[in-house]
Amino acid sequence: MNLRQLAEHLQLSQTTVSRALNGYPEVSEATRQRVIRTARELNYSPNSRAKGLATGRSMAIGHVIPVSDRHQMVNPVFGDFISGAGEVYAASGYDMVMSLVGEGGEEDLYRSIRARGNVDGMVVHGPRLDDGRISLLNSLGLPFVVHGRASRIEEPYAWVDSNSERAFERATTHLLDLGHRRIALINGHEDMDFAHRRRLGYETALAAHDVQPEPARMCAGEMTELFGHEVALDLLHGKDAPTAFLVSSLIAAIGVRRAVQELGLIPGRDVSIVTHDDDLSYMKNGADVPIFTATRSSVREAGRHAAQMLLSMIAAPQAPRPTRLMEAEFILGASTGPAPV
Amino acid sequence: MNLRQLAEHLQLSQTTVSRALNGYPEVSEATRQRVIRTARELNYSPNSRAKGLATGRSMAIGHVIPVSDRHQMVNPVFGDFISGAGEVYAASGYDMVMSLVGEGGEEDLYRSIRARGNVDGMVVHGPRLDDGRISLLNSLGLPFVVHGRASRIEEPYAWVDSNSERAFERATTHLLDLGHRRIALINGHEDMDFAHRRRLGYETALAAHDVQPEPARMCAGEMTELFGHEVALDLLHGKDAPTAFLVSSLIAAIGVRRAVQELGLIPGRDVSIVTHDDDLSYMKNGADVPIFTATRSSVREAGRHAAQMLLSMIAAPQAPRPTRLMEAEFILGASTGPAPV
DNA sequence: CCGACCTCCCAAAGCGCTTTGACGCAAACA
DNA sequence: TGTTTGCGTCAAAGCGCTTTGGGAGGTCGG
Repeated sequence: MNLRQLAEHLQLSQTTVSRALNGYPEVSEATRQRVIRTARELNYSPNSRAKGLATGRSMAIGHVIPVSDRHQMVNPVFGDFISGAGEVYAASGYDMVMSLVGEGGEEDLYRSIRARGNVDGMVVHGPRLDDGRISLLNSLGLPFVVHGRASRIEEPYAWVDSNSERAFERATTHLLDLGHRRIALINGHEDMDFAHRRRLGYETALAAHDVQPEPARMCAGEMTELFGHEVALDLLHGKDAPTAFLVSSLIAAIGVRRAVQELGLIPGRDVSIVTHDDDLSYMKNGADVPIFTATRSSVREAGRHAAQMLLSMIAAPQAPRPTRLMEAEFILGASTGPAPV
Repeated sequence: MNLRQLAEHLQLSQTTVSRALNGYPEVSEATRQRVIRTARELNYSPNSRAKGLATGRSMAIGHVIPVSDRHQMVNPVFGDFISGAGEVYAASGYDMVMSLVGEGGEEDLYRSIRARGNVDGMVVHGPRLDDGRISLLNSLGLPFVVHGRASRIEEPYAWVDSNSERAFERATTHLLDLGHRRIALINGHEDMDFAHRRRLGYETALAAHDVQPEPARMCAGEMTELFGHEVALDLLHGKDAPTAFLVSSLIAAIGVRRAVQELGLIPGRDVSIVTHDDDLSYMKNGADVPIFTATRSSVREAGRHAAQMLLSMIAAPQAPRPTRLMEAEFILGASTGPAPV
């Protein structure tokens, strides 16, 4: 069923049918109702390729997912982000198209997406400190929103981010206030901007309390349960073992807890753990009493914001690029307590 | 840069340029090379909408993600499945388009996707026992592959699934062989086909050892850490507490372990835990010695298979619908041991 | 040396939609 | 009665590509 057939069926021209369906005023209300009703009955939806070709818009948003070659790992945060964004797209009639790309292939992929013209805008995931994608996309002239920021990039771009620096500063301060001095940081790869900022927050808080940051107590890696476990075990076995851990993801924190428990220690009494919690739908940090003391920021909400910002940019291309900084909550849970004497 | 401009630039007709780029034999090798080189230099990629309109194919695969209204939960397995499938799509020049849908809206969404014609095939996620989507899609005549099966559906369809029944039968048998008799099952929602099959496997093994299944020891819910924890705590507090748990997901198993440890019990000694492990990239079940004894089946690999099957169906629509049953490995880890006396 | 046959290329139609410019017609005005 | 004004509708162009049906020009066999 295409427009021509529908028009024939209705004994109207294609123009009139098209205008009726798209809400143009030049068509009488009676005709419009008749057209809409018949379209529904015959289960007609305009072919999106043809429509896109005619209008020059594709009604789709692209997400490029970087897949690390090292560990073939997909960021676990991804599903929830997508789900928040997808909600918004669905409500506005946009599709979401996803491309995977290994390290290195990114630039070509962005160019090709732009040239093929199959999206009206893009969301950029996992920005690095001086991420080249931003100036590339700016030069391509395709609207985009970055989930996160790139500290070393000066040019303007739209982004939505949670305030990692502030969150980790607060978390560290909390531990310091509890008397902890040997606080380990288990961070994501620090070429990722968010990880960099978290470390900054951590160091700022230490400095404010005149505590020397100790490189041996700071490590960075892929945020898996195993990594958390391995690193925590190492640190706890070493001399001057930390009395507290600041961990960059709930999943890694679970690994840390496992290590702590394996050594017969009790989280929240012998060793304190604070984690960042992305508020993932399948990985909640406790019901009434949170398992972990945590800085919490919903990644699903970030997805919603990013999508909304992008759609508004597409609607008003000349407007200044929006940005949005989300503050994380600080949640007191069962995994922290005063430093042991 | 479009085809016409490129052709003008090359002093050739659009036809010739198109044929050169698409590998048709009617064009001399010299011309082809010249065209390809220039296209690359000028960063030309054909507009995918126009191409799709002309060819009638959209070079895209649709994934519909059901989002449960109850918990707004995205299946954590999703990211890895997508990543496996996306790999295959990328290699074949396909895009992946994703739509979210709440419960109820599914039928309309499938119809609309079909009518708008913006995908060449679909992957169906999370099939239920008698999932109506299958006959709907069959009637729509759009190639599709189901990730999982629908036990109560007789008509033919393509699927890829792991052998849940067999896996859980083996797991249960293993526990029985270790002397366990009170084995709890913590399952996913049992209107989901895979969960149904897992329970079947569990019951089969019990029956083979003349053990009465005890309804109070079987529960089903959303596979979160919290659910695992809550249910395990309940069961362990009750009378005739189970000596072993069979858990449907690693994340829930982590909750079970937390419950066990909170009670001062030791997993693998006082209480045994076997889990299903989807081999997620960010949630590995241990490095050398697995943390949990588990049935393991890679969901990323399932994604790869599904994508490959779908592409082959699109290439050869008349061929019989392929199916693929993946056997799960049984991994001995540190979380199981003989039943305490 | 001529017709047959490749080889290499081209003009134009068509995919299904939107949108421009125009036109018939009734009502309203002079 | 003749002219204007909207309203409702239409035919046709165009979006960027593929593909059909030729058609030059060179090569080859007879």
